[in-house]
Amino acid sequence: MISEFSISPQKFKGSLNLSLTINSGQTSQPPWKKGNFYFQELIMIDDAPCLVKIRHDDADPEGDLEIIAESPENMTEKTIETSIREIFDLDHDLNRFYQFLGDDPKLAPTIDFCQGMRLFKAHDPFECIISSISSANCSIIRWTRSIEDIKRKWGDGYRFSSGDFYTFPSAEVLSNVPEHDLEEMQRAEDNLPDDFVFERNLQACGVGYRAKYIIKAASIVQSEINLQKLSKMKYEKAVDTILELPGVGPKVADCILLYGFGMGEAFPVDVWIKRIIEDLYFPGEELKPQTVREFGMERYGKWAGYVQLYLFHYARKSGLLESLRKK
DNA sequence: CAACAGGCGCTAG
DNA sequence: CTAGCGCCTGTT
Repeated sequence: MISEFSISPQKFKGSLNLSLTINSGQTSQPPWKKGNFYFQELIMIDDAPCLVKIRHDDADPEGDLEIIAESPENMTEKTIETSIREIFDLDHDLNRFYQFLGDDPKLAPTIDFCQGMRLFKAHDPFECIISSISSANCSIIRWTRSIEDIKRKWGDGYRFSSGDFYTFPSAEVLSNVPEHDLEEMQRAEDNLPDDFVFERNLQACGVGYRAKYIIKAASIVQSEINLQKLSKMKYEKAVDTILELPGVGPKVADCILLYGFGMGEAFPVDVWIKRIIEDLYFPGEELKPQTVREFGMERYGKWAGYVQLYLFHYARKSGLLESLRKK
């Protein structure tokens, strides 16, 4: 089944900068792959695989969001559109958010740098959990490659005319993966050539010491945490639940709840957000990360997650980030 | 080559 | 409770 349709910008509130949204380094998932003018990714819709190709002229606010979807199963445009609206947060009213930003002199300058940027939400919450754990103490490019490696090695592959795509493996599959070369060697048959390269283990994906956290977290998600229930919890309770996972501290927990479960009141605080908030609101002072988190949640309320996204991108593009390096 | 960035787990105080 | 170290990979 191939379906082709478009979503008019009148059908979502405010602007959209699709490439900025996809490439802004949010820990929900790696950026979608660009090919032939379309960003593409394989997503599961009602348990069926669907390759979604999406395209938008970011310079033209009147331009439609164009979509082509390919699936071995039959599915309606409506269900596909619902998934896309969710992933690119199209039902979020950016105009109202910009009013909110405009009312805070510290935040108003972010608007021009971030026009049309939206949350890039996870199509697979479990992938988001592992992405976020992998991102801790790690560069964007590094964790992105790790997640792509994991998908290629243990996900289900599907072949489309535009290439091969892989799902993210289930918690059950990932919890049974070898941690490092030695473990893979021990599990392997004896009759391997001397120069055999062991690479079907998690550390070979470049996740380093996080490999054991990832395997344990996968095991706990599989046996003890119901992700459906988690998405319906109040934020505070959801934080306590997700913090039980190894490799998940305050910052990673907030990323998971923001990008993976759409809890907009989460305010993930990394060293950069900490420095930015200190610089803007408490010049000369040093705050604890927890204090910054409370400040952000209190001051920004339901917009906190978006403010975090906008502040970071603004700081990066305006040169503020560079000036905050090494203080 | 060495020094350092990055968030979390762990231990010592 | 908090301060401070080590983890792994990549950059300077």
